[in-house]
Amino acid sequence: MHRRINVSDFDLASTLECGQAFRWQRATDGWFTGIAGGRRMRVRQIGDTLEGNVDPHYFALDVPLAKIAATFPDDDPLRAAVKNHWGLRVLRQEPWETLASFIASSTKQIVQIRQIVAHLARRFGDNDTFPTVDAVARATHQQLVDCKLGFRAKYLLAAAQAIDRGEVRLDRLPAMEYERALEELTKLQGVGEKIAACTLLFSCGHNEAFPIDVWIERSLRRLYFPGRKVTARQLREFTRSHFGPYAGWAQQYLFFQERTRGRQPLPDAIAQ
DNA sequence: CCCCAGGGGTACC
DNA sequence: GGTACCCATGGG
Repeated sequence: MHRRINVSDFDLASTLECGQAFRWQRATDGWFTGIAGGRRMRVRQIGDTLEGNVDPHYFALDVPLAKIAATFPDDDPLRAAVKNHWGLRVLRQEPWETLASFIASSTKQIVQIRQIVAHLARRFGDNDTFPTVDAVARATHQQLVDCKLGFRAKYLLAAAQAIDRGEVRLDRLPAMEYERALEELTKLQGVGEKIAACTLLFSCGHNEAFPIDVWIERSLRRLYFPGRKVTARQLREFTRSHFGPYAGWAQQYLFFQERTRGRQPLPDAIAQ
């Protein structure tokens, strides 16, 4: 259903290009097309107007971004990142799609992750939607390898089968305590703390999750501990105590800031 | 804590 | 048309 809605404190391009979702593409005319939650979407933003078949829940338009930002620590690095990418929101994605995509993401760069997910959708999905748990659980290992999953194929297959059998219940993750949910997900082979944190932040409403990958680790060391030796464990402790109840949102701003550092700011929808 | 496998796209020569 | 580089996880 095509519509226009008025939005505030929202930036479509930052939200879709910050690395949290893998199925969106920006056309030269400023429209984004993507497939999420089992359906195709086409969306663009002009000023405070969001146009297209917009799903407000998916884009977390009901979330009061200013109140979230008010919970952030008032430090220079985060203030700069928030200023540069204001309007970036953590999407509400599907847990299975998110978990599977991040299992596929292990030691891959974003371009390759997008390709793997596209292969999976084309081969096992309905009309290029992300394949169901069931569809992946019934795939063969070789079929998944053919989707360029490499050594991750066995992890994705085992995860799909464990979820299909009810051994791991993704639907229970949102209501669990964060630490408990983390334990549950990391039972899966190929799912460590980072991938579990991504899944819990991007699809289960655990806003305190702070995924640490090499980009965010570089960012933290450079911005918060310049010239000091800190272990990975100290960094993890720091993120848990420093960033507050919406640490994951802070992480997205810092992450996107690090990824776009030294580049021209992305052109906004109206400019392109 | 360290070291290593791993694998396809990408940047650079 | 080489070749180094990137990188989460598990296992040693």
